[in-house]
Amino acid sequence: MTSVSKMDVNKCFPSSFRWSVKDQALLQICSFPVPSVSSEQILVKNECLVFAQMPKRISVSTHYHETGMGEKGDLARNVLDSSHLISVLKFCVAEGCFELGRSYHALIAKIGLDEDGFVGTSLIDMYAKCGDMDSAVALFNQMPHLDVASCNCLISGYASCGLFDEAFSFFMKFDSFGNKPNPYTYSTMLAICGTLSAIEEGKQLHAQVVKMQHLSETAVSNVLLTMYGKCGAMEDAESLFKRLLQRNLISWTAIINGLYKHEDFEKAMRLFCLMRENGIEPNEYTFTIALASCGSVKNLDNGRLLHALVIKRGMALGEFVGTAIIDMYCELGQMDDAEKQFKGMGTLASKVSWNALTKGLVHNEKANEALDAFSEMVRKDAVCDEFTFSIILKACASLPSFTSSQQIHARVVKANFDTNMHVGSSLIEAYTKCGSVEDAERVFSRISVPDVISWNSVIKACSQNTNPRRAISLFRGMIHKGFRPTGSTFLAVLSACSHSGKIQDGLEIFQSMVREFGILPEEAHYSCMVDLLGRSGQLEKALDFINNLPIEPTASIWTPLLAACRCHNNLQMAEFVAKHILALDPNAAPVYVTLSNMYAEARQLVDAENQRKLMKLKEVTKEPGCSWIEVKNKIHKFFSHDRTHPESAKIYNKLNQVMMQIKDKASTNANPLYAEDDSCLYHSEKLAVCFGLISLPAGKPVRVFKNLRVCTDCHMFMKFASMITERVIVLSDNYRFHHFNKGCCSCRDYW
DNA sequence: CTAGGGTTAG
Repeated sequence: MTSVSKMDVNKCFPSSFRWSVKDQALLQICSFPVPSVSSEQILVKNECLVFAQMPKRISVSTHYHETGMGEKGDLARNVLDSSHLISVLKFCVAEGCFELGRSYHALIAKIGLDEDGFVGTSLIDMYAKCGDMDSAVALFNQMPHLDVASCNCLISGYASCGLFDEAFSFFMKFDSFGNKPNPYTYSTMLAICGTLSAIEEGKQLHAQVVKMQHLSETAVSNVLLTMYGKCGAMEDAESLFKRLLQRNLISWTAIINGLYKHEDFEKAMRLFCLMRENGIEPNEYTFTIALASCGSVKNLDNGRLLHALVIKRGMALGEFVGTAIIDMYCELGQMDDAEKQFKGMGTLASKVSWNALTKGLVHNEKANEALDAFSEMVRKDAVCDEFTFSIILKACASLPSFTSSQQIHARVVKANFDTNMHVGSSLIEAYTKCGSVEDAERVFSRISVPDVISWNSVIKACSQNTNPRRAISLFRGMIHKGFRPTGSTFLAVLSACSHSGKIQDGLEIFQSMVREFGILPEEAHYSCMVDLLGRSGQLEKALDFINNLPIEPTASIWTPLLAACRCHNNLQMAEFVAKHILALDPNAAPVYVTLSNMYAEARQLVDAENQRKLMKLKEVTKEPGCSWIEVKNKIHKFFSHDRTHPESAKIYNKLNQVMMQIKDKASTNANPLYAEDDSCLYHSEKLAVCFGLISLPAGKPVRVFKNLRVCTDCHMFMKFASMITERVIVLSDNYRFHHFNKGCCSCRDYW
């Protein structure tokens, strides 16, 4: 739509319609675009699809254009009648052509059709849907007759502008306009209850609906189903669904979607099948949910079946269904199929399709491929949105790659997404993994509207890296600003308290978690508290804490106490704790290592050796772990520096070589990670040697790791030239590196 | 004239 000068506008009108002085003023207010839109202009703006739907409406304006030279009466009667104007206004709403709508308003006012109830209602609807509630209300107040429809338009306008309180209060004074709510009113109000999860209000409206006998309106019962679904009241939704006399496709879709949203995927699938048995043919909407459910229940057979059905109906390349197929295959780990589908979609692939594929790659631990896909996306000039950046930053974090994070960050800033809380949190997460708290904090300060998760990310960043004290002060700042902390906030801040030796703060914060914020502590919180007490040497208190827990203590709650016993040289308690841990988790290899080391220090060499033997016995009889590829990937993750680093390829090749050697060596062993002839340290040491991190004297396993630090909290390797520490590193069965050195691990000590 | 269902992120 092009703006034209007043002269041009006047040319569009017959002489009798020339703008008066008053109109000229109106014209200025409206910053007038040309009121009659030619078909080409619409075509340019909205692509051919819209054009295909539009010929009748366009003919209104072109017709007006051509015949506009007639008499005023002709014009109003033949062309600019209310039904044509209403369809133009509808078009404006559908396409968001607010300016065009306003110009038509001027035209309508000019020919006096704004007195017409239907046209007036359409105008109110147009203003409301375009977000100009002031104008909508002004028009509403000017209307000579207020019917239900115009009231409904105002309510749905409030709703679409997010002004839900206004919608409710308007609904409450419905009577004062001499109108009774009709099915349309209830539909809109119930939809609002759905988005607000306002179940109580929803139920009251439900009662009214029944009383007014509007339940037989399928649209009303459908929105009731949706409302209950969104509020998580699936029992209500299902009982209503069962009682419905008429169910159409939308009713079925509403209930299936409700089940899907509440992760009852099996039931969602069952109802999908039932719907088809009832002779109702699913459409794209329904297929999208069904495909997603299939992905979530990890049912590949049904997934392929659905894929086939969708192909048969010619829907497989549609934007939503096509993307749902990509998503499903990603969820099922079938990345080849996902990529095949993506390629099949060709130019039909939207940015959401790109995002779905990238997300799949990241989740299937193919971070490098995800980065490649992102490069491809950029190369093809596909639009990157906040989702794209959020996803790709996760790839950067999982590598982790500092350089890539910085490069993506630059793009984020350029695209103005650095103020977005999702993107910001992902950036913080990535920088945290790369060990750069300064960057993380800087990113946080740029987020325009940080939410709890943004706060959690930045607190975690400080807590896990250099600055536990800062984490605590950020936590206090967050509370001060009125944010409601979550379970993970407390996890991060309690760990910070533990690392900075702030015992009292830790205890107080833990209490406030329950008392002030009503958050039920989970296993990890208890474990954190045991760590807090134990680290500071209050072993008895820690033991008391465990003994008085409201839940049965687990191995991971006992474990920090064992570390504390080692740290504070309490062999007696260590034995006691070890017994508990092994009773709960007989395969807890680190327990043997700790005990063995402690016995060795206490010069109880026979006991020390026994622990070693016990451990080996356990390890050898254990089931083989995951596949070699997985092991390789995990180890690579820990050792890799940066994929963009020139040394990267070299390191990777070398890693491959070593892994092949280890594999050969281990092929005779039950658990390939632990060689029989050597200590369990063998492989991790060998890898470290391989990267030049330590030198290994011949014939003797060495436990001196120079310049290599590993943090048990964030599982990151750090190299520090100046530091030499004696430590033992065990590659445990979950393939994380645990270290058991004298003096507890605390990142703070390393910097 | 006004109302009802769907995809991606931290």
